[in-house]
Amino acid sequence: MSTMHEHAEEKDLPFDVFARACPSRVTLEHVTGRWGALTLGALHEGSLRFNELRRRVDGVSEKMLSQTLQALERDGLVHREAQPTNPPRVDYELTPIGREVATRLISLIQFVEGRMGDVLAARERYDTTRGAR
Amino acid sequence: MSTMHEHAEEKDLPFDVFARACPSRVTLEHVTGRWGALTLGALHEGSLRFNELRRRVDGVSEKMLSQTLQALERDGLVHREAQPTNPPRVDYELTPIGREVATRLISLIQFVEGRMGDVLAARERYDTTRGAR
DNA sequence: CTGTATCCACTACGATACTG
DNA sequence: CAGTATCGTAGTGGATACAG
Repeated sequence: MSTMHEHAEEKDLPFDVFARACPSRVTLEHVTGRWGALTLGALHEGSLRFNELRRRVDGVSEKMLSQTLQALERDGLVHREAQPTNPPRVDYELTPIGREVATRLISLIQFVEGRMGDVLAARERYDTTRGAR
Repeated sequence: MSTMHEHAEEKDLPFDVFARACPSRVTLEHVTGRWGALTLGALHEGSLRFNELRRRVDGVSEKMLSQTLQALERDGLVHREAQPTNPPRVDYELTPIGREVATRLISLIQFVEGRMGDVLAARERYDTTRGAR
């Protein structure tokens, strides 16, 4: 192994999210961010228009959805298809890379959803045993 | 299929992150949050002490690491083992559920790291074609 | 319909100092 | 070492109005 760090099975990739200045950390934040994760998750089911997304991602504001989509498009994870019609129609869909990211995200999301019973139980235990804190 | 929504392969789970008020969304945010994801990722390599984590998760402040760990412990994803010695020694490690979450997170992180070349290229293209914007 | 622009509240976060 | 407490700031994010 030609690596100089002490962490076990680590590839010698040029990008490391654990490093403060690594650009991959920024992209990871776009992907896992509050609205990024839900947006990618929604688009995993298929192409959607702006307001369809807005309804699907319950609670997102126009501004944040717009910002989120721009960041994801810039990172090459989402493709924006604008039709020059009137009224305008814009469809968003995942790129091939975006689809792979979304697949992994969905796996995480569904696992968390499936274990919420345990999580809620753990919280009760925590709050009870530690009382007021 | 006994489902009444229009989304394809969806299980009839009681929890749905896409719903604004669902507690699973809060947990997902703990997990995918800026420091939550990196903390779980670091712990996936093995048990770590507070300051070891602090060094591994480059850039995290004491305060944020402390908050992050408390949230993850409360959700039952991280176990905190405090030794009543002097000086104190506290080890953090993943719970079984935490380990499964971290595995999925790692898969996402490594994929993103591996595709940063494409991401960076996509950004260049975006910034060039849209010029100043 | 698909956004952008503006304003404002809140809170997440970092720096620092301090405690057990 | 392992945190907690306090404070100040910068940015997140919502509401609203408006533009193409």
